Amino acid sequence: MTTLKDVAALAGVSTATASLALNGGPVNARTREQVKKAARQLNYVPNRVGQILTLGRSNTIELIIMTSEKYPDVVRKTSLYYYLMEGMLGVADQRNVSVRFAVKSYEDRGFSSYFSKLIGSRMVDGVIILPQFTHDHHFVRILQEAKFPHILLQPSVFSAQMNHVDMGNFEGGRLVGDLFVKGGAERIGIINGPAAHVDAIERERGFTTALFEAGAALVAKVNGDFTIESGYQGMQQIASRKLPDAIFCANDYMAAGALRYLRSIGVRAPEDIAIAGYDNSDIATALDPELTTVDNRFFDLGAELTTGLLSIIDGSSESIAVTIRPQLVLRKSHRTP
Amino acid sequence: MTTLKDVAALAGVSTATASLALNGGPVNARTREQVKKAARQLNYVPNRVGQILTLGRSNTIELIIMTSEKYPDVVRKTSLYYYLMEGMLGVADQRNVSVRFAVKSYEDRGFSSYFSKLIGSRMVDGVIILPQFTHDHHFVRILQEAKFPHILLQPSVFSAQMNHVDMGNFEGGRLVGDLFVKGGAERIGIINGPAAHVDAIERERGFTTALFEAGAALVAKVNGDFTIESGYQGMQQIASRKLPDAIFCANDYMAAGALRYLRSIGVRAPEDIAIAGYDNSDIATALDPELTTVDNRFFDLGAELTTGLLSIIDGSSESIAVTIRPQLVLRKSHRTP
DNA sequence: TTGAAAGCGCTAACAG
DNA sequence: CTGTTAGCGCTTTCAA
Repeated sequence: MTTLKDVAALAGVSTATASLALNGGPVNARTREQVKKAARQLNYVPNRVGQILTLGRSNTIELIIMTSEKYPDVVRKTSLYYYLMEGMLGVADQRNVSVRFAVKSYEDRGFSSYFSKLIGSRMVDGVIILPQFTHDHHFVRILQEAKFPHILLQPSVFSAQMNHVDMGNFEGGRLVGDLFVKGGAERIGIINGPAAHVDAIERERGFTTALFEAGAALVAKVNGDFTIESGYQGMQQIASRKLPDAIFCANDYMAAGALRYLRSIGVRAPEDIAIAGYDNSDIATALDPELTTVDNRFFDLGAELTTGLLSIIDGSSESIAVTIRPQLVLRKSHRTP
Repeated sequence: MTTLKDVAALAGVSTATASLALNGGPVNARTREQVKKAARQLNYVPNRVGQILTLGRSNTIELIIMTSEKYPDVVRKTSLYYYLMEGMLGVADQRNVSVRFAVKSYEDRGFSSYFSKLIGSRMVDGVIILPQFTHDHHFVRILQEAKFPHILLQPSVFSAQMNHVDMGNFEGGRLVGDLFVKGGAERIGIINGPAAHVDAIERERGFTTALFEAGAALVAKVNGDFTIESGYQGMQQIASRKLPDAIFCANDYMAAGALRYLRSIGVRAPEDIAIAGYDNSDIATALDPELTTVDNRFFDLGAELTTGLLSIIDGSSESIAVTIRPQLVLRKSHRTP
C-alpha cells in the first residue's frame, strides 16, 4: 500500500508539502502538479486511519436500532428501516461519510457500556438512535454528558431536551380519525401496537383526539404487537362483540391480519367496515382491498436524521427538533361519505 | 478522553506494561490488578483508531448491496436484507467486529474507484457483496488483485474462482417444480424476475429442470421486475391465453400481484390454479390464500457470509464456496395430489 | 513556498 | 517482569 511518504519521495518533496498539495494548501502550482501526478501514478489513497488519528474525526456515523426481546417481530417484519437507511445513505454519501449499523436490545447485557465504548473508540462521530419503546433511555444521558453528537427518531412528547426527529405519529393518527369521521363512522375501534411503543402511543392519541373532537366514540381497543397474527387475533376479539363501523390498525401488518379475519367471517371491507393501516408498507398494495394507510416518509426521515446529526457534528446546530409530517394514502379500505 | 498514558501514570507503570496488563500479556499479577483498577477508575476506553493504526486491523466489515437503476424496486421492497443484516450482526457482535453498510448502484459514476478507496482507506478489513445482477463484476478483480478479503452472495454458477455463498436458488426452483408436478400439474408457467438477475436465472433453471425431468411442460413465461405490479401484469398476460395449471412466481411480491389479478377475473387459487412464490417474505402470510413459497434463510446467509469473510480475514480459510439450502414452506396456495 | 519535527494513541521489539 | 524506543500514516505548527 502506498503512503504519503512514497508520493512525497516520488515527487521529490517532503510529506508536509505533499499533504498540503493534495489538500489544497498553499503550495506552488508546479509543485502541486508534480505531487498530484505522483499520487496518480502510485494509485495513492490516503490511509483514513492516519487521518482520523490526527484530525480526530472519523467521518463515520452509526445507526442504532433498539429492539426489545419482548417484541422481536416489531422491527424485523418490515422493510421500513431499509428505506430509512437509504435516506441516510443518500445524504451521508454526498457528505462523504460512512455509515455503520447496529441493532441492540434493551435486554442485552453490557448494553449501557456499549455507548461509552462507542464514544471512547473514536471510530464514530455521532449516532442516530431509533429507541422505539418508552424505556428509560439511560444511554441518552451518557451521550449528553460526553457531549457526543446524537439524534433520536422519537416523538417530541418523549424527547424534551433531546435532539430528535419526530415522525408525526400524532398527526398521522389524527388524519385517520378525521377520515373515519368524515366517512360517517360513529362506532370506532383501534388495534394498536404494544402499549409501551412510543409510536403506538402517539398514533392512538392523535386518533382518539380526532374522534372526540368530532363527537365520535371509541368503542373497542386491543393492543397487538404489530404482527399479522396479532392483527388477526385483535380483530377476532373485537368482533366477539358488536362490530364497529371502522377500525384503525396501528400498522399495515396488523391490518392484514384484521382483514384476513374479517374475510373468514364473511365481513367485507370497506362495505361493512372501514379499515385503515399505518406505515404504507409494501404489503399495503398486496392486500385486498388495497389498504388506506399513512405514509411516514421513512426515506425523508433518514435524510433528516442524517443532516441533523451532521450539523451537530460540524457544530452548525446546537440542537435539533424537527417533525416530518406524515401523509395519508387513500386506497380502497376506507369509506367516503 | 482518558488515554492509556493516563492509566499508566495513575498505575505508576509505563504505557507498555499498561498495554500488556490490559491485553493479557505477561505481567505481574499485582501490576495487572493496579492497571486494571486505574483503568476502571478513569473509565478508560481504548482509542480504537490508535489500535488500528498499529495493528493494521479495523475489526470492521462492510456490507455492500449492489443495485441497478434499471430495477430500483428489486431491493427496496423487501425486508429480506434486514434479516440478512441481523444474521451478520449476530456473528459480528460475537466476534467483536463492527458492520458498515453501503448501497451502490452499478450506474454510479466513480463506482469502480469506490473499491480502491475502500481498500486504501484501511477502515474496513473486508467486504460482503450482494451483486444481484449478471454484470461484469469488474470490482472483484480489484479485490482479488489487492488480496482484499471479500465474499459474494451469488450462485456458484456465476462465481467460479470467487469466494461466495450460494443461496441455493437452483434447488429452490427445483423444489417448486417438483411440488407442482406432484400436485398433478401438467401445463405450467413462470413469472420470473429480470432476465439479468442471477437469482431469477437460477430459480428458473432449477424449476424447469424439475419439470422436464418429470415430463411436464413449461407453457408460459413472463419476466417481471419482482414488484407486485409486475406480477399483476405478468399474470394478466399469461391469462390472455389458455390458463396453465400452476404458476411459479419468482418472488412473493409478484405472487401477490398474480393472485390479485386472478381474483379480479374470478379464478381461484389453489382450486383453479396452483401458485407458489419465493423468499418467504413477510407478505406471504398476509395473502389469501397464504402463500406456498421457498425460504432462502436470509438470516443464515448473513451469518454464513460473515463467518466466511472473517475466516478469510484471519487467514483460517483460503477460499469460501458454501451453499445454504433453501426450504420449501408449504401453505395454502399449492395443490396436493 | 517548503521542510523538519512533533504528535495523535496504541502495540511490539528489544534490552535490561 | 518491566521500561525504553520506535513506528503505524497523517496533518500541522514553526522555522527557514
